[in-house]
Amino acid sequence: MDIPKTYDPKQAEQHHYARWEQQGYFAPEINQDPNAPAFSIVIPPPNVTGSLHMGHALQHTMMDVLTRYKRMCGYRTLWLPGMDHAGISTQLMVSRELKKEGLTRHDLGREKFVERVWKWKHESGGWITKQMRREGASVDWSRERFTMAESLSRVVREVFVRLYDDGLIYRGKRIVNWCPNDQTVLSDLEVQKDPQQGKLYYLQYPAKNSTARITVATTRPETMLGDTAVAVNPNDGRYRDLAGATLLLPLTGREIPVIADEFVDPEFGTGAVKVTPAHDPNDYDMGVRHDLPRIVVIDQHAKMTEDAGADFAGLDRYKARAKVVETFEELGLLEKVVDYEFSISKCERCKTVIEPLISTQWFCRMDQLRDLALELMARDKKPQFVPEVPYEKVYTNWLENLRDWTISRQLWWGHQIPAWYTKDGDVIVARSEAEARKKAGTDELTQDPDVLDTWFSSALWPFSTLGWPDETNDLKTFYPTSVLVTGRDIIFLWVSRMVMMGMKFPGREPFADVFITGTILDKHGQRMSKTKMNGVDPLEVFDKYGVDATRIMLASVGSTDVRWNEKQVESYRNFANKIWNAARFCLMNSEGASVDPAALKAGVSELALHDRWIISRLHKTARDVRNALAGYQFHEAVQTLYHFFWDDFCDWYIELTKADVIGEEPTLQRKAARSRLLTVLEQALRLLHPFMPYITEELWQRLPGADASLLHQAYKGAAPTIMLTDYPECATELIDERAEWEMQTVIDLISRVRNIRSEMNIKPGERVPVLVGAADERLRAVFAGNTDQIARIVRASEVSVSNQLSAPRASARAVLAGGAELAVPLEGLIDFDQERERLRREQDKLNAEASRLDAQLANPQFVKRAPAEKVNELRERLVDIAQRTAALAQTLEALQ
RNA sequence: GCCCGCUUAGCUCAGUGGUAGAGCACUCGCUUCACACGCGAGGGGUCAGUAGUUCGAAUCUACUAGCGGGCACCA
Repeated sequence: MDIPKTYDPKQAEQHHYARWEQQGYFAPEINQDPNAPAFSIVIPPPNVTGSLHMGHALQHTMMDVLTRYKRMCGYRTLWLPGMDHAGISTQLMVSRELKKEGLTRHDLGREKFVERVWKWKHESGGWITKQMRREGASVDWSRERFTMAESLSRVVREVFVRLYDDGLIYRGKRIVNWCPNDQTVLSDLEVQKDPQQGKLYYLQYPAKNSTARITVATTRPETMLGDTAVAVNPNDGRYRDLAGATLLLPLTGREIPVIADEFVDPEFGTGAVKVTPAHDPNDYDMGVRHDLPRIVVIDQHAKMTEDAGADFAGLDRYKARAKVVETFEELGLLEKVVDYEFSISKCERCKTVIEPLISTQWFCRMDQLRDLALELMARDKKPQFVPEVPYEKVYTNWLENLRDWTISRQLWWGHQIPAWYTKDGDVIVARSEAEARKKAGTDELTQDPDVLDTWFSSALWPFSTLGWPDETNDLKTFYPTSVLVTGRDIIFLWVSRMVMMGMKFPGREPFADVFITGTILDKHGQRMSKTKMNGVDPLEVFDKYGVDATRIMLASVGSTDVRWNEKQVESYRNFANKIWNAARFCLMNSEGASVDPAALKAGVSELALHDRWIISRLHKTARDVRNALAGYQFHEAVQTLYHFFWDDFCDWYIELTKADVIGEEPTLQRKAARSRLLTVLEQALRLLHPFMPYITEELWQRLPGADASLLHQAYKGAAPTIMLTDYPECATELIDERAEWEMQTVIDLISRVRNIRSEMNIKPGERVPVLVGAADERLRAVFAGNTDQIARIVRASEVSVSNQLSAPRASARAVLAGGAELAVPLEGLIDFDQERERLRREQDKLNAEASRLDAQLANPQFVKRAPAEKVNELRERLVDIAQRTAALAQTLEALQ
């Protein structure tokens, strides 16, 4: 058997994925157990334009860990992949391509343009699905979905019609967020508020029939051309006389009223507000309250309209601003301009300043839907957010303050709104044009040109992908899904909307739990972003350290934000190499042996201490990892596995079992020991598999005896693979506290001897005698039973155990738990002063602890109020310290 | 303005009422027959500060400071 000394991730990553996929291991149909419980996750569909970034890698790792784990537990498991059509992004990407050919989408026309987008999608879209294969993601590609596919588009239309029939979707003319660059309306969630250094302009409006003037403060002077009132607070004494007065709006000559409205804050600015109902959301509301006219002075391209007056028509909004200010100054009506910091609304995608415009759009009423989600939380505490703090509150607070959702978009790529207009302007909402014609009784219909917000189809994802509204087997089996794994940035955009739509349509929550992952920041603590160019490409990390090392590092991140630290990946790369070499050792000593799970179950009590110990540790590890995963405590699961594999298995078990497995003679004992070793390794590989699928499969395939008999019974008949074996389970009867205690005393003894060797500068090759004295019979038996092991590991010439230590004066000494003592005779090598000093240091430590314990036990309040168990624990500890200090004192005396 | 989180070893982070943990970095010693991506032994922290609750606080409460996030906003 020729196994390289260093693990080569690329080699292992080459073949397994294709095999897993081809064998159908990722599909739930692989599970032959008709009574298997179901586990399902739908992937947050990445944009069809996207490529893999660290956030994906993080989320996919968590999802894959859960999916592989549940699959190994025998669940009928589905992780459903797919992509989002990403309306604006995709349209822009294809438009940019066209631009290179000197064309715009309008040159092609809608139909040709959409064809072009599909062509782009087939040729270059979905790059991310190839990258996901590299990640090892065990998604069921046979169920891959795309939001623009006909099957999902059908669901979109169905939902739209039902919501419309229920009065939850309506068409209306309202003030909306308009992006002058993308030429579409946006929902409130797609608008970001950026702080901005700007100016506050104080403009004076003269009264009509007096010399009085009223001063208003504004950040947007150009909108004054559309003012239709000035508002003051009804309780503001300064303006009592002017309420109801008429003002002459400068530059236009229009007459506008002074109105009283509670909205106005007398403390801010001058306490008088210009009201522009057509260009400001708050003014719009005021306009509704006071029935003010709306004069549109800015158009969809952010240019001034005819209604802005001949001097301004056609001007860009910022040029108009300058001109308005200039004119006010000439007229002596510009009171002052002050620096002012405020926040400005920008298009999240292109960063263009949003123009609030009045526009006819489609809206989704959220009150009823919101209540469905809030009731679900109040009644069933679903979905269960992990971590619960702060996300549950963030989610419910947002729902409580929810406003209607603008769902139409002025784009071509997306689900065209299933609404048709007759010549007379009647609106027909239907599932298809044919149905619309039937409803309308005419063929002369025009479909609404707008498409739906991309997030509309995303909101339906958990059930649209499973076949709703049909009662498909997938829907019955996998809905509600088990858990949603995602980042906190789309809790509102996506998570909440899925809950509302899930409750409204299938009538059940779309997922039981929501696990919110942390965020990987750059090394300076900044968010990774394309514009900052500070992103770390997961593919490059895969190339450098291997997929498995990257995955287990990402899994260990869990739900907190962490700074990217390549050293961490490197340490898990080293871990992978450790696994590789541990397996290498096992395989080099595997002749005649094979993996045999029964070897770790039957007759365990007859085995040597280190065997009973590792079996106990294995079962505790299985228990702890399962518990950690049940609570989505990924970090803890990783730490448990790392510690078990490296410390328990490699550092101790392999060392202790060497004597058993290395012998030249092919004895039955050697064969049994080798099989045990292989089996412990095999169990450890299974535990690690969800985190590190490639290396575990690569090694598992090489283990003698790793065959179909090891598969979980739900997967009988499948070709052998570690991914379909049983996930190790904790058998309580195999947890052996006694063995763990005994092993710990042996480990402590070995550590003390090593410490002496190191501190006394004993040459590594030099064999020294080790003398152990233990009055306690049980301790003595443990040491006596393991003298060969101890001698081999600490390179002792002999290990002798007696009930009382008698060692030459020139010895290095140490005391152990239970008052046991050990000595390493060092005739001619020992520096007595140094040795006394070493022992005194130890004594000081013990004394310090003893006095702390004494003080605590002397406190009657403690003894009275602390749990008895705790008090006993302290007393026992104190007894142990007393034994040790007594032994130390004797030792020191002997050295005088 | 409202809400929330974080502050633990030089660095990146776990721990969440009962004797401070990991990885990396650091020091010393090792070509010990799986692994130098390794082995062994060490050093290093009044757990941001203050005040409380408690027999006992890194852990709970309040406040303070610094950093970060979300939501809503004032024209």
